[in-house]
Amino acid sequence: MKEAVSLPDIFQCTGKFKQRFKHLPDDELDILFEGATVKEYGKGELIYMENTRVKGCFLLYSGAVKIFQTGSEGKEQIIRLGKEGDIFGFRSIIREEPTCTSVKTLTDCILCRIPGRSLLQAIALGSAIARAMIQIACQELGEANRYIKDIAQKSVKARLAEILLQIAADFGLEEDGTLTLSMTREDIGNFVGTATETLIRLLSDLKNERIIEAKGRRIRLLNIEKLRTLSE
Amino acid sequence: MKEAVSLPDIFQCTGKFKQRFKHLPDDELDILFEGATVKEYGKGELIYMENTRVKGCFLLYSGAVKIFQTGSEGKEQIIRLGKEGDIFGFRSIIREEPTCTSVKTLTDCILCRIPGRSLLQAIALGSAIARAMIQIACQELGEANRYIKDIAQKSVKARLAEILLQIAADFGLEEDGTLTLSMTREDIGNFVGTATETLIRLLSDLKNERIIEAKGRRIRLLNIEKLRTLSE
DNA sequence: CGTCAGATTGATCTGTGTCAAACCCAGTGG
DNA sequence: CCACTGGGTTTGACACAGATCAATCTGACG
Repeated sequence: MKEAVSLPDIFQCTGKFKQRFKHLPDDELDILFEGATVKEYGKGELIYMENTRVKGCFLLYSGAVKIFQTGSEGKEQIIRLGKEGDIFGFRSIIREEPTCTSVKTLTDCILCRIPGRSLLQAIALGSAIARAMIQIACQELGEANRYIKDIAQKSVKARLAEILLQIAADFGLEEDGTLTLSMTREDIGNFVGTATETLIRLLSDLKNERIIEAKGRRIRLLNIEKLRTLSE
Repeated sequence: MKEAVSLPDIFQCTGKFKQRFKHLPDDELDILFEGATVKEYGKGELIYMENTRVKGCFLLYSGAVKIFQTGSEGKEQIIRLGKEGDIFGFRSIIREEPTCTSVKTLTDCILCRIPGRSLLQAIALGSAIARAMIQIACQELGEANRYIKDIAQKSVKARLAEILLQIAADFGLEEDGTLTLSMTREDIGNFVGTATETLIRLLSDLKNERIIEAKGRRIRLLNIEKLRTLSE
């Protein structure tokens, strides 16, 4: 029973969504969240798998997820991380295609599942939701474009620096500069787009250069300025 | 005068747009193309530059363009090619941000420029145009995601094969299998994400393996099946 | 013809990937 | 309480794809 009590209700979920998009009228939100459900996921759980049909999309109420594609040899490429308030799975609904990414939780998460037909209806009826979705898609598109260039042109070390900064920006730092979100070396490697061993070596480099400190999963950023320079 | 006569009018441009999105009502299209202008561009002309403000977006009536980002050392990374009927520049308008890409013509082109406020108005008023824009953004997003994985995980040769197939699919082949669109080696390299010399060597490999034939800019696909296998 | 951008080839260097082995540490169960 | 286990991490040795630099070649075009 405790669990059930601790789960947020739909109203709280719409609130989370409104944090991003202030001006959404409540009646449109009601349509969007029609039939939505809230569910808790443990760390490491699969939310959906690429190349499958999903009947709904997801709003991340709390926690962190990785959104990735799996290469031919089974290697994951993390496309982006999802944080509180992020929405995903909508592309597949809107395009009426199978998903092109898989999503897995990196921490315990609370997710709100929005039925696909509610999303489509909200887009069809209300211009505010439609505009919000355009905004989201265009934002992701811009980020994806930048990431294509980075991965094609920057060194692995520069990308690592960039990603550390990005994780800090998206999920925050503790008072001492430690990244709040902890990931395995393998996941970081899959995000940066490099082999785990290479990633570890580069982390050691950064340690030796006193730019970061790392014991286990706890990575502490010591010199953000230098990281920024490196990421150029 | 000849030129002026040969340019298509707005009506023809809306027609081009409708080829992609059949069900758009004419009154909404009228709003979208309110104040639109048609212009001819020569080969190699810059349409807009990244990190600038544009006041309009563009519909490519005919020709081919490259959409790219410039890295720190001036190296271009081609994100995608634009073909007849493609629309670009809308991201910047919708997000009210500077552009994140540059666009240059690869051939002579005819472009229709749609004022930003017309685009925004069409999105605000009409759900059909808004839905079309969501579709476009989501499609590009899916392609960008796939490209991130490819560039991160596949070998340069596999990506080259993939891109040759993509150019064939997007711009067509002549009867003898020659790519209709011809690009410089440098551009192909910038699309694949590799150095020009490496690209040339890989093209030679493909020639030796009788998978393609290449004299100058004319690249002829001899064995599409093998290309497909390579691109995996 | 001369010129110049683009294409090609060769030689060399290096960043990353790969494979293998060892290590650390938290949790489990005897 | 401690050996045992196994996932994650680290280090080393090595191979190779691809970048870089330099030189030459080609062909279109004025």
